[in-house]
Amino acid sequence: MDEKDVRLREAAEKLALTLAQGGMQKTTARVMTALLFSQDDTMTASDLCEVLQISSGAVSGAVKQLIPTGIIERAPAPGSRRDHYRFREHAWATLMGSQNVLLATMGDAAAEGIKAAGRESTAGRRLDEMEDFYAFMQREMAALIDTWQERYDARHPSA
Amino acid sequence: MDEKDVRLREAAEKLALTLAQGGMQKTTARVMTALLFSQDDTMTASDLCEVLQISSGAVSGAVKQLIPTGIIERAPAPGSRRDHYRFREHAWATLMGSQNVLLATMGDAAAEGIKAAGRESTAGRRLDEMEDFYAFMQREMAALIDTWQERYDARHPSA
DNA sequence: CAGACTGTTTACAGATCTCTGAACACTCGA
DNA sequence: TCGAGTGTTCAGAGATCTGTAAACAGTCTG
Repeated sequence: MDEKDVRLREAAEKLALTLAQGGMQKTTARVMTALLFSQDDTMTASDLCEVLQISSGAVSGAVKQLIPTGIIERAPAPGSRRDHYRFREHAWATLMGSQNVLLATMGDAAAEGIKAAGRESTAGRRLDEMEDFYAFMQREMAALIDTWQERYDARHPSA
Repeated sequence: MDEKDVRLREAAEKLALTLAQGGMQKTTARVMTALLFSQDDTMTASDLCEVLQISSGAVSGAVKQLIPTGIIERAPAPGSRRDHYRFREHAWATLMGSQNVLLATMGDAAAEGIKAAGRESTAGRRLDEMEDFYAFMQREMAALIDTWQERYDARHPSA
């Protein structure tokens, strides 16, 4: 039983490292993967301090970043005075969905450039393709996530 | 004519700033958007130095990061001893496609965890959803990019 | 209301990153 | 083969980021 936990922790740290490489804050990533790979349904701040060997301030900061993104949430814990955090149901879909604002930003930037240069110029042609691509992606990505959600719900009847 | 260029440069810097916020290297982002919003087809390293007010070393570093991702490329420039850089055709599709390795990494991490914990546990159930999601996304995303490429080519006959 | 228990904020220290400037390497033409 | 013109690398300075420890604030219990 303990053996399994060690392997889970290793997998968690490994993923955290990868995500950190990709621009995510290191501690934020570690907190996220700790909750993701935890065998407990929820963890308290002090649990996270202990497992990750970091201060409470660091946990507070990481949580503050993670909650607005919809990856984790505070879980109601009647009878306990400590905050309990848990990985959110369908967090991945939420996370991927939030990419849409980035896609929109890219599209807007392209539009801005086109407004300045027109479509019939060197920059204009480049930006035209860019605008088209991101508009398409924004539309289709949202649809894709919905599709997955539906299929998943159909396969896993929650009622 | 000069007025337009100023607005283009502003748009470029604005997007670079946004991308930098999102984890991208600041200088790398600036080089990328400079090429993207440029009215010239290609730019030399010294062009980039001048426009962005950075050293040649910084340009070299940024280019070194940008080329492997497929966003920019060295352009053949007969008769010139300087390297000419240009934004790649269909760079966006390439860039989005490279997200697939990230999606695969996420799927692998989930599988790793499942191997350690089994599917019938608290962590196992979370990881099962994660694995399913990323497998789905990896598959469909690739298809999506192909679809766009086909449609775009159909609309813009290159021959 | 006092006191214990948590979570949050903040100044500071340590680490990390990134750019610059200069040395170095390479290529081409005379 | 030399020299000019470019690109690349690297040590070091400067800036940025991040975690800690401690002070602070809020909340529940007795």
